[in-house]
Amino acid sequence: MSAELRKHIEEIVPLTDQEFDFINNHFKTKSLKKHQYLIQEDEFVKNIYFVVKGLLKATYTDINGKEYIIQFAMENWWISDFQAFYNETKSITNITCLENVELLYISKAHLDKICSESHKMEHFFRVKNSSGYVALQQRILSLLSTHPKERFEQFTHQYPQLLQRVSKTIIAAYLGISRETLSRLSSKL
Amino acid sequence: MSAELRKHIEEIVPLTDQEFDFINNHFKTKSLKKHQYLIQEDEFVKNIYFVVKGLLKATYTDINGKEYIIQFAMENWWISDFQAFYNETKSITNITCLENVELLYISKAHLDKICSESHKMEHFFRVKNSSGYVALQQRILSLLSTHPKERFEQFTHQYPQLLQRVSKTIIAAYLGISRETLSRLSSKL
DNA sequence: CGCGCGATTGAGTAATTTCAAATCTAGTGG
DNA sequence: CCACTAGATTTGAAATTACTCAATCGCGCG
Repeated sequence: MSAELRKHIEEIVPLTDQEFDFINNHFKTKSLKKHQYLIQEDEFVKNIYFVVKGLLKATYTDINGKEYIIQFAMENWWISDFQAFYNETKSITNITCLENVELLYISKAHLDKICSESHKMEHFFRVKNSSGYVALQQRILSLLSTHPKERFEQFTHQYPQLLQRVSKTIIAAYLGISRETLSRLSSKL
Repeated sequence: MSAELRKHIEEIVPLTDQEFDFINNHFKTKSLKKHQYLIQEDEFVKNIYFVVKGLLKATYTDINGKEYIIQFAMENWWISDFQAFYNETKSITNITCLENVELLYISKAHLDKICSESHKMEHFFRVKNSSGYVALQQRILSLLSTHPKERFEQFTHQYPQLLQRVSKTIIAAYLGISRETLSRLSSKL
């Protein structure tokens, strides 16, 4: 029984106790320690994960071994390799824990089941996905139209908590700039 | 009665004639000529648009007057300022026609209505939104991890039709590089 | 105390941008 | 059919920006 998940869903759709029980029964829990892998490259991705506690990063590593941050996930965020999950293909990303984490997760079959049996949940995920889409468009626009300095300022403003919890090196990999450049930038603020 | 829309929806959910009629009745049609605006900066955005025929671009213009392409939309794609649409705020983008265009459109109220009255449509848009999300993650990864040359090659491979229909200047604005750089790049292929 | 990781700093290099000018192309009207 | 124009593309050269590589610093922890 996860109060966090219920509260998260009810920000979009109110639920009866029965409805929430039904939903909740399709989730399982998982705990991981800092540095552990949630998803590794080349694996099939069976689940999406809801973060109850902790912080993770999803990364892509190029042929030169350079790492790029696709997304972070902290409390009340969802994370997975969504491409691999939806298409039922192998992951090209790694997801690792930046802190100890507590997760809830649901398989694709169960997700499809609760969505088809509960119109409310179908609605919930439609709305979540559309918000996510808009957020990614914003990130694209930021990558296209702003210089590193401005991008870092936007990030600082948008995710002040992450600034506390994540190393600058990793933030640089999220913003698409080198750690040295980010260092020079942040000393100028 | 739009055969294109029906076919598009039925790629994800099969519909009876009655169901499609119900859905179709909530859409209206609109035609625009090349160069005309579909959405202008600072307007409220009441609708999302399904492209039956033609090609459009959604752009953001920065304080220096430089233009960045947020998205293209051609046949069977959806377009709007989704941020403004979902949040019911004013648009910060312009959407203009790169060709003569035939559109179907639906308001937020009607969209919410057909989704709440038809579980199938709620499902359809959930799936569409999740595919869109994955596509944007791919674009972000491409912006983060690849050089202009590789990015252009990916684009060429992914959207060969757009290469024919859109000027290089505009493609450069989509890829986040200057038109001169793109020109130098494409001569090296 | 010393190790290790992250952050910082400096110097040189590589890539892309900017600005300006030249070239090419398609459409229009005479 | 040709000349003309507007827009798009290409080319060149200089300037800028961020990157790479290497060395150093700083701090927390065993």
